Amino acid sequence: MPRNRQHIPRDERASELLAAATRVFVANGYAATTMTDISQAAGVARANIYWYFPSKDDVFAAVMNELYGAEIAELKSRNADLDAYTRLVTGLKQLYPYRSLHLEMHPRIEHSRAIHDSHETFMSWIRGLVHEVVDQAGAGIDKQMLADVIVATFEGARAPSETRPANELIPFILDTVLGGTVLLYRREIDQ
Amino acid sequence: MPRNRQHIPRDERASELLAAATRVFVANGYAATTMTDISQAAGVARANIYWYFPSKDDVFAAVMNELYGAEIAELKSRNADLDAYTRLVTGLKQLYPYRSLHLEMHPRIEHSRAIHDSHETFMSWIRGLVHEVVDQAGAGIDKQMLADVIVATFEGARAPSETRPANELIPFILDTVLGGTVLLYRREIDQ
DNA sequence: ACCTGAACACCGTTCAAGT
DNA sequence: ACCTGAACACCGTTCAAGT
Repeated sequence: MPRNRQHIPRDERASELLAAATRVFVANGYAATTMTDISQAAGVARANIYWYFPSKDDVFAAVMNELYGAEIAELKSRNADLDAYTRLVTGLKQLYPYRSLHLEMHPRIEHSRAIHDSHETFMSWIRGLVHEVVDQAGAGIDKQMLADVIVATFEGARAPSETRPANELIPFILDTVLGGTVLLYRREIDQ
Repeated sequence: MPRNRQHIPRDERASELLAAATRVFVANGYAATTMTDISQAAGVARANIYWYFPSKDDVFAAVMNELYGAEIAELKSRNADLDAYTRLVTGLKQLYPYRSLHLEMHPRIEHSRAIHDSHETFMSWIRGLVHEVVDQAGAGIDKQMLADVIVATFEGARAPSETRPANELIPFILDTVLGGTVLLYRREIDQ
């Protein structure tokens, strides 16, 4: 076993580390996993991670970018023809497995620009979908306020009060507030 | 200066520690304050805190119990004659200064029974108020679902997506969903 | 350029030793 | 019973030394 592996291109090695980190973070969460855990899962020395990532927060941000990026790309291609309401609720359902990792980003956002940016990228995707849906609202309602309510509901669902998941709470809000406009699509999602 | 102070009753000494911890937590948040910070603010050795509290989490829980307990007691006595809607919104406004400390409880809940209990006590107070308000809803709406939406909105407001505070989001939900039933009270709160 | 073991800094917690 | 300084365990990060 060679002491270094410089024949492996940098990007590939970084991807191996990322894959290992993803496994460990998904299994145990952010706070509970140590740099030692990640390095062992990747089969390298703990210090070696710092040649590829500046900090544990940056590893976390890269993991979340990959997880969210893959899901969002898939949702975009697979559902491009569907209406905004269906795309939003399908997305919420699809992303539910990463719920607790998402919540663990919150306390890190103010300490890490990478995590701030990763969170913001994801939230602006959600916000975009929400605005698409909310724009169908009637003249009487404050669309920006409704969008804020939905974003807050998303951030707060299961965090950690034992409410229902976001993909149940948010359709309720939309159905109640927007009324019949949106109810047409319910059948496709509830299967 | 005596090396010990056993002439001071235990409860009083614990209160001094709690007061010092409260100051530091309110000023800098939970994660950013160390046991050293607390001990220095109280003028004792770091290790001494452990004679009164089992852990940092327990100090935090005690601080939150005091903060919330005082606010809730005051709200109950001062607003006993008002309707539930007004009491809820007044409470949300009053508790806003402790927003970030509340959010810092979330990641600790699963690791500390004391924090879990403190959070739960507070949330069930909110939940009670929410149910009082929601019970005015018409026959057509799922009251339990609406209550869950409001609780999720509370937990997610400003956490950390730049939505409006809970005391703006939640009245919007209630006004929109419950309609005129509740609108009567708006003037008293918006002063 | 890449990788490592050892050391460093920090922090929550424990403990033997004081009064 | 109460209080302390020192030590311990753990973890993220740095660094000098290897290939």
